[in-house]
Amino acid sequence: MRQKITIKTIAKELGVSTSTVSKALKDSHEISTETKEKIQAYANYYNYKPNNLALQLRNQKTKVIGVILPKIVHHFFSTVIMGIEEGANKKGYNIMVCFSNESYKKEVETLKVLSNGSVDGLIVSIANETLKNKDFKHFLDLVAEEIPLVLFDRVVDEILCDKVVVDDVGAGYKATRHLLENGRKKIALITTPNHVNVGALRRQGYEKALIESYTKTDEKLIVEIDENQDIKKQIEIVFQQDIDGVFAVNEIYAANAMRIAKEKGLSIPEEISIIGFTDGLISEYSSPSITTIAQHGFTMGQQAVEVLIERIEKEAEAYSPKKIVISSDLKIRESTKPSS
Amino acid sequence: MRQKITIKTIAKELGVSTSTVSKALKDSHEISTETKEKIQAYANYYNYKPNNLALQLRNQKTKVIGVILPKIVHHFFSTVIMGIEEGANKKGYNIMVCFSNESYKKEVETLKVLSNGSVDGLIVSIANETLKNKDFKHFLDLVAEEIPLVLFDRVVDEILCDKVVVDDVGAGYKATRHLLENGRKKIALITTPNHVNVGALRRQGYEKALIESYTKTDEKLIVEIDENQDIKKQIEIVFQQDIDGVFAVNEIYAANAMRIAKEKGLSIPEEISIIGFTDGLISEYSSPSITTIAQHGFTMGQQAVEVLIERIEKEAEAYSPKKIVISSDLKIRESTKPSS
DNA sequence: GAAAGTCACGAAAACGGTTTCGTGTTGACA
DNA sequence: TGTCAACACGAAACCGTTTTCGTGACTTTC
Repeated sequence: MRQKITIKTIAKELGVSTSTVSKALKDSHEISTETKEKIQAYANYYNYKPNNLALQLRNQKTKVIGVILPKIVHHFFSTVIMGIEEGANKKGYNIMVCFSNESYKKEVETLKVLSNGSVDGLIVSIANETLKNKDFKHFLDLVAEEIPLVLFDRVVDEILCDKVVVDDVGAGYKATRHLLENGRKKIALITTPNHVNVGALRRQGYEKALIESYTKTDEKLIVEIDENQDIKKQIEIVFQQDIDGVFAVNEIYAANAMRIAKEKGLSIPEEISIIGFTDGLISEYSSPSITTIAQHGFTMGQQAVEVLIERIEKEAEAYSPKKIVISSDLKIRESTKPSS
Repeated sequence: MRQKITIKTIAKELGVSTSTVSKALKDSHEISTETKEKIQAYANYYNYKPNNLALQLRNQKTKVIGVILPKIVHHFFSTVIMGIEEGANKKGYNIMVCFSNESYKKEVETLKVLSNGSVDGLIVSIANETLKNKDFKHFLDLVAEEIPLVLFDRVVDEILCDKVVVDDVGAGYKATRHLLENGRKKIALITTPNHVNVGALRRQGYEKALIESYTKTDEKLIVEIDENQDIKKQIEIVFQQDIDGVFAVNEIYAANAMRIAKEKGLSIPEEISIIGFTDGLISEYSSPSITTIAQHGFTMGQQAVEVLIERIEKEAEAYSPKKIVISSDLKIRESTKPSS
């Protein structure tokens, strides 16, 4: 990079002190109009830009928000990022995005790097592996250091900080109710292993809806997907049962279920209804299009960044972590409809 | 944030100088074992972490790479980010991601903010609006300041810097050839307005393939999508022609075309073949699944970050911008097959 | 026993800004 | 003519770290 122009060089070149230059560039009344004009003209001509690092060091704040996501090639997380970015930008912040790739180790490392003063606060969705390990020391350390932290979607109670989540139980309930109301009797649940708490919560909603309708929950109708294995093969197993409804906790699972149903010659939604989660492009463009629970990722991102910045800017004060619950919506499309 | 522990506080507390502390923490031979142990124990106990900002200021480098994308809820850009992040991480860099949202104004602003010393270099894909305006001053300024810059996918010749692109002409050619070889005669092209150069290039490939097969290109078979209007409606127009093949320059257009074809009762791929671009989830999960040109976004991201870091780390030297062309692959799925 | 060499540490500058607190020169006023 | 305020600017500290260059005390060497 070429020799950058600094306040010092301007000062030397114009035979004034750095304080004068600094003040002149801020249009301070302390400096005579004449001097100000001279300095400003010079700075302008040479395209002077104040060095951000110096300012950050002096002000002890970076105006940067760190974001750590488990993955990104996923409609939900993409939209959350958009929401975070928009909200941050509006308040003059930038975002620094990192990925844990669902790995505990990478999460720990990334957290360490970012908490060295590079960011004013963090927004995180916890990695799968971490949820499985139940090892949250790195987060607890962060909280102890009083670095502003907001968790979203994948959160745990052990960590005392602000949280933004969807009403997963309610959403699971809503989805299952919808299928029941369409007259479905044998509804399969395609979910994550139980340590992924969003999966567990949606399952609770599913079970609640079934119990309410006096239907027994049947373990044989539930598949917990191991993402390291072939997803489709795992789902195929549940299709050996005589099911007429599928509730999948994300759109990939839903799309796979739909493909299997088609291969089996089941007509959708006449013989089998399918409902997914995450209102992404797959659900929208598949045929038939898939009914889903819209998670409103954009809103989640906005909310998360809003509470984070609030925490950053009016620190101190009595701290009582907030939990914001975003309501989810049922978006009815072609893959479900009354069977009667 | 709580009072952070610094080298200064350690020095004061232990009655030594800051230089001693700094050296002790780096295990310098200049410091006696006794003192080192004392200092290290103290630092460890209080969980001392060096302040990144101070280091960045001192070293005049941030180990951060700025990334500006037009949008993110798009499979291709998501995968590029992944590639960039992975490559950056491997070399000890972090990435700071921003979005222009296809807006010229936001692109200019973001570029300004990031070039104030917050990043060591930039990876950018140009916003639509900028391409339309043909106003690249903000990029030229960057180049003049000798801030390392790599453009990818949406690039322009005017800006002298490293570039990473797919062989768009070749890809368009490949896609069209594939349709022709399947015996298709009237192939529609669904593309972007011509100022989006990737669209224009893919069109060239399309035209080249047609000419080679002695087929006249017919303007009536080409639709340039205005993304501010209803996409599906615009595509429907071309279906008034008696087409038997569709080449769409991205997967959204392809998915829309497929939906229209189905609505018209055309069987795919028997009566009409469809081929898309970007090997995303839509193409994979739609039914029939869509044949596409895989752009290898991950590889593009990796390559981009690799040349950028090279540029950053061995600066000076004679500078001759590179252009890296990533070859694209045809991924044949259910939406195309021989019609004969 | 003086010169030279280690050892263990500190002072100070540097990175690029901002900001507080002088301070020398005016001019006005009593 | 002495006092004081206003004006226009500079010196220096500060943010947190690294690094060069001393330097005093002690040991070794001839």
